[in-house]
Parts: sequence; structure tokens; C-alpha cells
Amino acid sequence: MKMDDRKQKVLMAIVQDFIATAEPVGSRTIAKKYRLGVSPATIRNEMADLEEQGYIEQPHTSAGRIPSQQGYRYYVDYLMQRKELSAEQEDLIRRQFEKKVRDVGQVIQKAGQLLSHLTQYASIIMSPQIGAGSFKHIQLISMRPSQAMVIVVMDNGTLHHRVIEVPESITSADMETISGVLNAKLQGLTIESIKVTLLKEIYLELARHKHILDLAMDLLQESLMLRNEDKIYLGGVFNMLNQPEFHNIEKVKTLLSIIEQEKMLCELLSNQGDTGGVTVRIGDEIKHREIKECSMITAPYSICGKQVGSIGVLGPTRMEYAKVVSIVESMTRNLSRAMERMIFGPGK
Amino acid sequence: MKMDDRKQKVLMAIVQDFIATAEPVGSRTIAKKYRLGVSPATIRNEMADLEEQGYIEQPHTSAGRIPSQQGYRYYVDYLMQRKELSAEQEDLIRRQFEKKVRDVGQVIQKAGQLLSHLTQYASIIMSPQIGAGSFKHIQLISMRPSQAMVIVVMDNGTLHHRVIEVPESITSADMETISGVLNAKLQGLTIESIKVTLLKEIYLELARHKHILDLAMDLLQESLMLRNEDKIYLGGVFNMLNQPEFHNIEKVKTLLSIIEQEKMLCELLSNQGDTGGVTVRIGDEIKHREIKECSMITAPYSICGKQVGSIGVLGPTRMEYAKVVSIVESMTRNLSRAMERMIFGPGK
DNA sequence: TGTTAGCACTCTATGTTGCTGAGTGCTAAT
DNA sequence: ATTAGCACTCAGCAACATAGAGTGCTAACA
Repeated sequence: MKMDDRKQKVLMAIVQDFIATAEPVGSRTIAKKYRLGVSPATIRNEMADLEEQGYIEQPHTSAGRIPSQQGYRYYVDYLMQRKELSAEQEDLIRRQFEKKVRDVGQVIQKAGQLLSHLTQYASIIMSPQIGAGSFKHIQLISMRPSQAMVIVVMDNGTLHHRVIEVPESITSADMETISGVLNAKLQGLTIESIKVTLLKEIYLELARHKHILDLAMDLLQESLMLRNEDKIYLGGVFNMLNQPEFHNIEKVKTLLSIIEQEKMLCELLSNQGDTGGVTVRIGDEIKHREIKECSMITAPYSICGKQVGSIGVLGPTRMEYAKVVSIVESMTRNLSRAMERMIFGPGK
Repeated sequence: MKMDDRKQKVLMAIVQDFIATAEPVGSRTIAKKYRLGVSPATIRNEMADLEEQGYIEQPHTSAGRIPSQQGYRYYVDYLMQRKELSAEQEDLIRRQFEKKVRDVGQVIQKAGQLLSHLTQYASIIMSPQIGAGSFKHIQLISMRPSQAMVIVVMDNGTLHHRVIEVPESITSADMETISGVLNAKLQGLTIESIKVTLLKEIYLELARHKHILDLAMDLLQESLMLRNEDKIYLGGVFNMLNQPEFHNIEKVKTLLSIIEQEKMLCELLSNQGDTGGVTVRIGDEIKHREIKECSMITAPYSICGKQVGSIGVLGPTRMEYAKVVSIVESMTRNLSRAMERMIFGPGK
């Protein structure tokens, strides 16, 4: 793993130049553009070594070199220095997140648009996985003569509702009563702690309204079981087509076919390591073989310190790692804050 | 506009063959495959006429003919006969819509997936535009010591909620009271009919809770004003890449750039004619010049007879009109039903 | 008068060839 | 250890040739 200083510089030059131009980099270019103070011939020697060690490769004999996966990895781990965001970028992000939004979906969507706009790659954002909560409040509301709405509020701030059929004989007052009893008996319970005896008790008390009760309990039960499902926002795929690596239709096809499968996207985002920080996965390190020659930079965001979802950027392996890492990091910070405000109110 | 019988047959052959193969159609092919009982030479004469009249064109001298926009139009208006869905397809659609789903978004999404799967083109579906309703019920719920949730239920079955900050001194009982007063005074009102005098009255009655009242009224007002915004589901773009007309990257790019702009999609769907039935727009007839060489087949769906949204299929002008028209039609029927069930409960 | 066979003509698509230039690896001189 | 010099390789491009699909026109035919 040890690498002499000049080799590092050469590797760095190759990676950077290739990221910038998408053209294989020759020894002359490096000597001229990166001023290492040695001649192309010397650099050729270094390159031969680097190739032998697997950091770079040659598309064909008479071409320059391009970084191998291992080369990118080395660059990301040891050579790259983060490129801090410009003041405008910082500002843009902050302002985007200050905007008033209606629901979580909208935050996610805005964040995705911003992320793909800033990076010029595709962005993937997962909506927060707010675990199954416990029951907070239930409310029956009469909507039309024979229809009512059941609303269940969970303590994590989510709510579920459904329209049900009720006998015409049921009055608003009856519904109040039912709501009242259920609230009194069940408040704060999780699915595990709802005892059969307790249910019996309720049914006894509200025997007259068994039918409605059944329907209400159905929704309640579902709500308690439900981990709110994965929603995924994806944007900026269009950007990818500007990358020369996607000038070939077949690649675009495989890319799109993946991207239309939400499940796979979820896996891509969830499969990240342990760290809690920004993760960079290069080429094969993304486990799905359908995605070739792509890299992902992902990071979790959190609500009150608990990781609840992830955001990510998908680009060609020839990605501007230094820039994207900073952007992703800044985004998670801002997104976490926005989510907290969303769910727990504007807070302090 | 009048066209002799054999010409029609020739035009039909050209359109159908081109739709099937994407290759310019020659006179020999028509004579052999479509058995018009005349020789290629005769067909060549007919084709020369058709070209003169603008129904077909020649990509270059030594190629066969392809339909012009006008040619497709004539085909769709006079020649095409609907291709009824196969029993399996009918069945597939029905079963998809019978599945239990959680919310409107999910119905839309499922429908979109199905539509693009059946047609093999891109599908666009608009979520229902349920107009601003009138107020049905408001409920304040204490969530944490200094936080409460306001829920507003509208008579059209939609609901809005928000977490607000409240003084710690407010009790659950206070909230019940506030909810109660608001419900009693405001039930059934629309934004226009809420009078200042009435508001004064409420504020007087609940003077102690002015702060909360303000927050609750904010949400209420927003809810009353809000036409629920356009959400658009889009799927099957991937399918389009299988069409030979999109083997050229530039076209894919313009297609994708459009497709990522939700606004434009909305316009595309809304801009349909009057008819209430299936609308076919070919090439330029879609007003956006960005979309070249595409056709759209759209149709509105309705809730209780009122048109609330549209679904559409976007494909190349060389689209299987006969098939897609039937599919779109069947989908709107099923979607309308599913929406009604969703919003008004399972009903009869 | 409408239909058809025959034929010359056009033009794309495909393949072949040869050349150019970028880039390499090696060797010998510094 | 570095570098200049040189022979070698190979993708990419342009120029050219060829094949084949399809046409339009003409003249013969029913």
C-alpha cells in the first residue's frame, strides 16, 4: 500500500485529469499540465509501475492511462482533499431548506432536486423510516349519513385514516363515545401491549357498536403494525446522459432499468456501511452487478440523533468525489434539521 | 379527404407495417404481405399519389415509404379498428385494481406501472384534482407537554395536519373545548362563507387561547384554500428506449429533460380536448415543440361523474394506436372506480 | 384505360484500405 | 536516477468501392 511521493502525485494527476476530461491521460499531458518537474519519460516509468500495481490501466496500447477501481479507491482514501462548498452553494442549500413545505414528501423532493442540481449526477433520497409508533389518539368523524372517517394518530406524529361504512342509526354522539372509550383505554399502547382482556372489556362496554368497532380496530391494528413504507425520490437522471460514459444506449438502458425498480434503489441506499458518515462506494463495491461503472456516495440523515433514512448520489465511477462528498454531507445536516422541524413542529 | 378504397388499403398497410417493423415499407413488401391482389408496380403508383397528397413520405429516394403525421391521423380517424383487450389483459387490470391499497398515491402508482407495462410505452398519470372542499371537522390533540397536533378534515375526504407549539398550561380538556367550539361554529363552511363577525365571536369565546386559535386557524385557512396540488406519476420511460427511434442519444435526452419537468407533464395531460373520451394527439398536435416525433393518448378519469384527472401514454408517433386506445379506455374505467372506492369507502 | 414487366437510376449501408497521430516501451546517453 | 530519441502499436478517420433495396418511367398488355 505504501507509495512513494511522486507516484502519488502521478496517480492524483491521472485521476483528476480523467475526472475532468473523461479522456485517457498520457505522460506528456501530466508533465505539462501538472508540473511535476520531470520529463514525460520519467512519468512513463512511474505509470508502468502504477499499472503493474493495479492502480491504473490502459484501454489499449496506444492510449493514455485511466484509473482503475483500485486507483479511485486510493484516491478517495488517501489523496483527495475535500472541496468545501462555495458560499453561494452553502447559501443555496440553506435557503432551500428554509422554505415552507407541506409534508415530508415535499421536503424529500426538494432535497433531491437540489442534490442532483448541485452535483450534476443522479440523486436518490429515501423518505424517513419512522418506526412503528404507539397509539396516541383515535377519532371517529361522521362524514355522510352512512359513512364515517376513522383517524388514528400515532405518537411519532404520523396519522392514518380511512372511510368506513356505518349503519345510519349511529349518531355523531355515538362516535364521540366510541372515540372516547378507545382513547381512554388504549392510549400509549404498542401492538404488543394490547391485551386480549383489555379488548374484551372494550367490546363489552361498546357492544352496541360492534360493527364500527371492528372496522376501527382494523385500522388501528394496521397503523400499529405499519412501519411507514419506503418511498424513494429520484432525480437528475437526465444529468447522467451528459456524461460521456452514457453516450452508449445500452448503458443508459441498464441504468434506467435499475432506476425504475424502487426496491433495488432502497437496497442500494440501505446497504451502506456502519459509519454513520458519508460512504463512498466505487464500481463493484456497489453490490448490484447491474450497475456497472458507477459509483455511489451515500450518507444517512437522522431525526434527533436516530438515523432514519439516507440520501445518495449516483454517478459514473469518474465522479467528482471531492465535490460530491462535501455536498452530500452538507445536505444530510440540513435535511436532518428540516425533518425535525417538520415532525416536531418549528421547535425552539 | 376522400380516398379510393385501394388507396386506403395501401395506406393502412404502410401504417401497420411501419408500426410493426419501424422500417420504411416498400411496394414489394405490401404486395406480398398484404395480398392486395395487384403487382408492386401498381402499388407504386398508388404510393406516388399518396405521397403527393401528403399521407406518406420517403426518407430518401431509395427507401420505402413511412406514414406522415397526416397519414397517422387519417389512420386513427378512419382506418384503425380498435383492438379489444385479451381476456388476460382485462383480467390483469381488474385484479390490479382490486388489490387493497393505502392511499391515493398508491393507486396512482399501481395504475401507472400497469399502464406502462401493458402498452410498453411511458405512462403519465395525474393524481385527482379534488377541488377545495368545505370544512368538516377540526381536532386538537395533545402530543407532548408543549406540543399539539391540529387535524382538519374536509368533506371531500382529504385531511391536513400540523404540529404546533402550545403553552404548557393548556390541557387536553382545553383542546377538546377549542375543537368543540370550532366544530360547532364552522362546520360545513367554505372559505368564502366564513364571516368576520363569526370569527370575532369565536375569538371572544375562546379569548384565553388566542395563541392556539391563531395557529389552528392558519391551518384551517390553508386547508380551505388548498386545491390539492398536482402530483404526477410517471413510469416506463425505460420502455421507450427499446423503441428504435430512441436509439439516438440526443432524442433520449430531450425526452428525459421533458419528463423530469413535472409542470410540463401536467400541461401535457391537461391540454386535452373537450371530449371526455380518449384523445389521440400525434406529433405536432402535442403543443410542446420539445416533444418531437411522439404521440400521446390521453383520457380523463372521474369520480362520481366529475372529471378529476387524466391518464396518458406517451410513445413514438409510430405507436400501436389500436391497442393503446383500448388499454387507456379500460384503465380510466377501472381507475375511476378505484378512486371512488378509495375516497367514499368500499360502498355498495 | 388500368395494370404490369422490365430496366436504368439513386442512394444508404457496409466493408476495405490506408493514413495520421497520440501514446507507449525500450535503449543508450547524460 | 533521469531523459532524449526512436521504433512500434493501434484507434479513429476519411476515401473509396460494392451490394442491394427501392424507386420512377416506359412500353407492352388485357
